[in-house]
Amino acid sequence: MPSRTVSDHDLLDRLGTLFRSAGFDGASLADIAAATGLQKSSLYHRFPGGKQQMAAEVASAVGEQFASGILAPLASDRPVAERVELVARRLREFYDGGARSCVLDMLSIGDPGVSASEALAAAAAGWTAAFAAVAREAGADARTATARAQDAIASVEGALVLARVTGDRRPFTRAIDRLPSVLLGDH
Amino acid sequence: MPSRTVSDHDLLDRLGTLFRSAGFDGASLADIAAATGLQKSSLYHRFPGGKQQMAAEVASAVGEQFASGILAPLASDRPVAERVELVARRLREFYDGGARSCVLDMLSIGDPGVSASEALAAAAAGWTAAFAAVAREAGADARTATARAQDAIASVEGALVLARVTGDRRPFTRAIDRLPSVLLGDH
DNA sequence: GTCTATACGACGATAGAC
DNA sequence: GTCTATCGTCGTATAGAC
Repeated sequence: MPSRTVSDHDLLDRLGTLFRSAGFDGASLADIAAATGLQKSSLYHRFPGGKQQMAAEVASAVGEQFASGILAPLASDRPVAERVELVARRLREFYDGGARSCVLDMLSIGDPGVSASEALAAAAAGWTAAFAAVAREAGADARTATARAQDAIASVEGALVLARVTGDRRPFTRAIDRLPSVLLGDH
Repeated sequence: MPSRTVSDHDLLDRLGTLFRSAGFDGASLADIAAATGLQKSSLYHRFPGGKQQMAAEVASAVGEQFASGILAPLASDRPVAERVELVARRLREFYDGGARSCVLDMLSIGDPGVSASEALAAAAAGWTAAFAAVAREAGADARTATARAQDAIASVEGALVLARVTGDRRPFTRAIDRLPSVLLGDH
C-alpha cells in the first residue's frame, strides 16, 4: 500500500465541502486541486472517471455519512420523541444553522453524470426511509409515513434555498423545530 | 427604433427558460445564442454587461411576472380561500406540476453577480410579502404571517429540489395543496 | 502516488463589416 | 441591430518524469 498524502476519507470530505458550496459546474479542477492539495493529474489517478466520478463518490459518501452519522439514532431504542430531537440537533449542525447548502441541491444541477445522479437519488431515498420509519412508529400507515418524511425533507431543503437567496436562516430553524410534529403527526 | 429580430420580452423569456433548466454556470453563451436565435455578439449588444447582466434582468423580469401574473389575485376582493386556491393553481402551472426548477434556486448558485443576487432577493421578498398579506387577513400577527409565508415558500422550493433529485412530483403537489392551510392557519 | 508540462476544445467577451 | 471572425483565458483531461 503506497502512502497517500491525503486519505480517501479526507479527500472525499474536502471534495464534498467544495461541491456543496460551489456546485458541480462551479467547482473547477483548479478549485478542486486547491481545496484538496493534490494536483490535477493526481486527482485523475484517484478518480480515473474525472470530475463526474468525484461527484458520484462524494454523493455516495455523503449519503452514507448522513445515514450513519445523522439518521442512525432514529433506529435506537430510546423514546421516539427523544430520537427525533437528537436528529434535529444533528441536522442543525450539519447545515450549520442554514448557512450551508445541501449536496442534493448543489449536485443535481449541471451534468454530474448518471452515477452521481443515482447516488443522490439513493441518498434521498435513504433519508426518506429513515424519516418514514419513525412516522410509522407514531402510527401512520406506510403511505402517510412516506408523505410526512418527504414533506419534512422538502421543508428543510426549501429553507436552505431560501437562506441562500435571502440570507434569512429563520425558516431553516423553524423547519428543524417542526420536525417532531411533522414526522409524528403531533398537531 | 431599429427593428429587433427578437423582442425584449421574448428574449428574457427564453433566457429565463434556459437559466431555469441549466442554471447560471450551466448555460453557456453558445447555449444562450442557440436558445434565443441571436449570435453572441448580438447578445452583448443587448446586454453589454454580459452573462451577469442577462441573469440580473432575467431575475428582475421573472420576479415582476411572478408578482403580476401569479400573486396578483391575492390582492383581489374575492374571498380569501378562493384567492389562495387560484394562486395554488397558477403555481402548479408555473412549475409544471413540479417538473421545472425555480429560478431562485438555479440562479443563486455560481457567480451571477451582485445585481442578479439582489434581484433574486427582491423577488423572494415580494413573494413573501404577498403570502404574508393573506396570512394577516386570516388573523395572524405580522411576525406569524411572515413565518407562514416563508414556510409555505420553502415547502414549494424544497419539493422542487426533491422532484429534480428523485423524479417524484407528489411532494410538490402536496405542498401546493397545503397552501391554504399553511397560509391561513387552518389546521 | 504525485508531480510538471501540455494538449486542445470550450468559455466569456470583443472587433469590425454590413 | 445583427452578423462573421477572432481574441485570450480557462476548462477538462493526458503524457511522461520521478
